[in-house]
Amino acid sequence: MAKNNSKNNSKEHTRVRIINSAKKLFSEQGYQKTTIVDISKQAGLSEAALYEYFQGKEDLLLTIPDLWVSELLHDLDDQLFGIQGAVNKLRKYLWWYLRRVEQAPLDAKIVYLFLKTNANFLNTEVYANVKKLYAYLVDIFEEGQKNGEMKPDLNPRIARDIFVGTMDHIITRWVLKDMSYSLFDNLDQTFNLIVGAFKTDQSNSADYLN
Amino acid sequence: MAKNNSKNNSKEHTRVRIINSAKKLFSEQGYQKTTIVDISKQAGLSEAALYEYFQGKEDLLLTIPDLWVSELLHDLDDQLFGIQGAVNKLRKYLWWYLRRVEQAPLDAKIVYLFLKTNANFLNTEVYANVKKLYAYLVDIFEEGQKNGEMKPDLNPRIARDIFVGTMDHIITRWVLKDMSYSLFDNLDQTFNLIVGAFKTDQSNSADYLN
DNA sequence: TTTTTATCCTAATGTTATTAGGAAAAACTA
DNA sequence: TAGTTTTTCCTAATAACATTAGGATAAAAA
Repeated sequence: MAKNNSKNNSKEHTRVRIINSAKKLFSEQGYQKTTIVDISKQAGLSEAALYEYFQGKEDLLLTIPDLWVSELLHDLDDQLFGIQGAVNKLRKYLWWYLRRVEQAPLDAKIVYLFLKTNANFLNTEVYANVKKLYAYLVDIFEEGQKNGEMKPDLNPRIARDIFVGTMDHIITRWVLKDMSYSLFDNLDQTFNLIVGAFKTDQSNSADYLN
Repeated sequence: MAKNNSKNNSKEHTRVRIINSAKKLFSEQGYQKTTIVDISKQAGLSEAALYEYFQGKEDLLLTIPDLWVSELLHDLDDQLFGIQGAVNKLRKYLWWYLRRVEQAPLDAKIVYLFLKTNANFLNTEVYANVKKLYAYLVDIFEEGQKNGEMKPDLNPRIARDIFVGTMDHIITRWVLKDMSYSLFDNLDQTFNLIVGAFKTDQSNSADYLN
């Protein structure tokens, strides 16, 4: 049993080493310009050995976001637990997500630049999980409508599109510009502007008092 | 002279044929899965002949958005000419752009899925032109502030981010879902919601009367 | 110790982008 | 028009990679 464990650990360890090498190189040089030789050298292996761990280059590309996004999804529940009110939840959602992006910039770069272009993207686990991540927002907007924070005639899916669209736009630019500034610049203004559009006039004018 | 013209025309004609073949194949199969052999066959040429017209596969990829976006940029002036007021201009901008996307779905797909992932994207002419396209919006918001349509404390760059982010999000999803529905579904609601966040309270409540 | 299994390697193989070198055809010159 | 240059195109390399074959080494199991 102990031996079995250490075997699995070493196998797992090599796998992680390969993933980290790929992550680094993909995000530095792009998917196309990174070769299997590059990755295996970086990981201290021969190319052929790498194929014991992954089916190929594409499999390797898809594995990276898969791990990251599923971990995000798992964390999200925790993060929103106990927060009261739709606006507070939205705020937490945005700050949480951007912080996760800042903490894992390589993963984020791969997700935002290389994933969507992959022909299989729509059929991946990642895509399903990203959808779940965004579906949370629809729930939050609906909750806001029930408790009177959000306009009763707000279409939750449209609200989600605006929220996600803006968020993704900010992240994509950041990633393209090589993460050379803070993601949180002007975030308060942006958040207030967007959410202002969703809130009832009551809560909007109350907000003016701050 | 006449001969010279016909020569240029035939050269230009072949070039266009190659571009259209590449456009079709890239958007059908993706950039990576499309080979130079595919493209040259489709265009009725040998691979080697293609290299007389383009430096390579990447050059071909970048040429497609380059043509499309620079044509867009040229058209935009015309389209906004004579339209009075920031809100009306914004509306025209959005409807115009989405229509252009619908009319040139192959170009749009290439721009939205394959362009950003290219390592050289930031140094291309396309990127400069896309920036100009978006810079128009900043001007429109500033105009709206001057004439009182838009909130005086609105940050025009943030407004642009929200507008562009939402627009790009809608287009990206449409392109990923293989253009299987109309881009204009719910567009009115989306537009009103966004622009509602930017307008002064005065013009907001006036809007309610419609 | 022998056998099995996991991990890795060197050396193919096959696909694809790109180039070399030159033929065919068109355009130009005298 | 006959010769010359230029344009356009082709077949046949070359080179860069991804992926696979076949087997060596070493660890684990018997």
